[in-house]
Amino acid sequence: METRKALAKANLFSGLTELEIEQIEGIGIEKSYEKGELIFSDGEKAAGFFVNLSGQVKVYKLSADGREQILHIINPAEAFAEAALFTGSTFPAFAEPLTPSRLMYFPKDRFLGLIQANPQLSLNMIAGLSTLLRHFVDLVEDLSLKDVGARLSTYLLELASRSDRAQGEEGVFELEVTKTQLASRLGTISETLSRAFRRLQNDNMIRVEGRRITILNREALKEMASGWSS
Amino acid sequence: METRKALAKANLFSGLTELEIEQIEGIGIEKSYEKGELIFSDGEKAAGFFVNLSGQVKVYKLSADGREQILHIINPAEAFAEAALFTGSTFPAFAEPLTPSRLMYFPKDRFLGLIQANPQLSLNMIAGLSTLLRHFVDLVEDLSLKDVGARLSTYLLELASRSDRAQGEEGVFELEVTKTQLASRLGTISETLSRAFRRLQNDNMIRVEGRRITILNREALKEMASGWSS
DNA sequence: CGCCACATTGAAGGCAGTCAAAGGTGGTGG
DNA sequence: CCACCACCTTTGACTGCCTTCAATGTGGCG
Repeated sequence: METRKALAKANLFSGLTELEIEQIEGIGIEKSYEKGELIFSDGEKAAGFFVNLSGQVKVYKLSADGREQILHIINPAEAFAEAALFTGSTFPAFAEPLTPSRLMYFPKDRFLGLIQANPQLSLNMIAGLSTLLRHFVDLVEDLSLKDVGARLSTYLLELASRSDRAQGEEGVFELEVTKTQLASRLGTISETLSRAFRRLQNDNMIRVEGRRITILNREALKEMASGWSS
Repeated sequence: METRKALAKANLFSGLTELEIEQIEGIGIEKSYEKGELIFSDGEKAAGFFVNLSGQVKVYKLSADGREQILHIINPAEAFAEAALFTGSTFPAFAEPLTPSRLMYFPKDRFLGLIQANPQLSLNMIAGLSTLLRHFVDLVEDLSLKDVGARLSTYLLELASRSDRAQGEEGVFELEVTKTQLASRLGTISETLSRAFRRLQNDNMIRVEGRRITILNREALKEMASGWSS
């Protein structure tokens, strides 16, 4: 079945046998969400976590006056809100699909049973949380210690290296979200991001054609990313 | 022995038997650090992690031009750099004692053996990482969505509730670090923090006497913390 | 007593957010 | 097929919070 295959791709379940994955699928509940529908809210009681089967989900915080900070963009085969299993019992943020999405929901107590019975699953969990932690350290560094130009450069280089690894032309890739969403991910707003793109383009570091980005001068971009200005 | 008692207090080792803790102690190496000595550096090869036995340690990032963002202040019985066991193999930040400190160092490979053999230790690890994750989500929210006044208010309320739980007069407590370090923890600099303290004091929300803080108007402080200004 | 790190205050400048408006783009339904 | 509409993007002018720079104040400790 298709759901099984999607689950098997998740890092969280890597190294598990067919049988174990079948078990895991057994306790999950598949749900579909439309774009803009709310999956969960900041502070809401959390009784489980999710694995993304298809589509794209944003996890974000809101400020008092409505500005949004995206914490994480969840692609297929990735889990989210795993940490809610263990800390308090509320979600720490909002989650909402950016595209129509199919998710698998795992109720807390039934999943905890599986973890206890399955050491490999524990280790995967630890590895996943560690990776996430590293992601947040990077995010804190960006927000606190770099200006918008440096954050954007960092992000573009990261995306470029991921896309180079996958396939395709060196240094040409597509943004995975709209620029407005990207602004929110980088801790700024679309107007400011737009100006940052323009500056990088004027300095011949990149070419921007809609969502398609071409890196023209990787060295200069790296310098910019490391937080150098003047 | 005293080291054993300090280890036993760590959440990471809670629920373990005397024997297991003895085992764990067996693979650890005790080290002492002076104030200002570097424990590890951002990007340095990581072959293990630490538990703080006594003293106070800061974990921080540096910007290109030398500004510092404290990620975490480590108090006794807390572990740090645990995540380095599982992601890549470099430390993601700097660590340095704020006071003379005694640490226990656990080499990676030997500790991984223990985790695999001990399910309770895995679960503790997961719980610890989850808590840390929540901490970073809060930090991101602060840095991105709140101004300095709100961040300071949030921090003071958190500290007050921790100290209330411990003992002593309601709403009276001491800062655990210097104001300069606190500024770095809050993603700002001492001058700006000083002005924020002054504003809160002028508005009769708190009284500041050196490191001693008294909360005078908890409701107003909560309002401020939630990110309301004007 | 005097040093040194920490803390406070003032003045000035800059990065980024806000407000406003216009142009672009994709998708949906007629 | 096209026209409309919602949403995204860009540009300009302005404002404000926070950093920078500079100087003075203060407390602990050798």
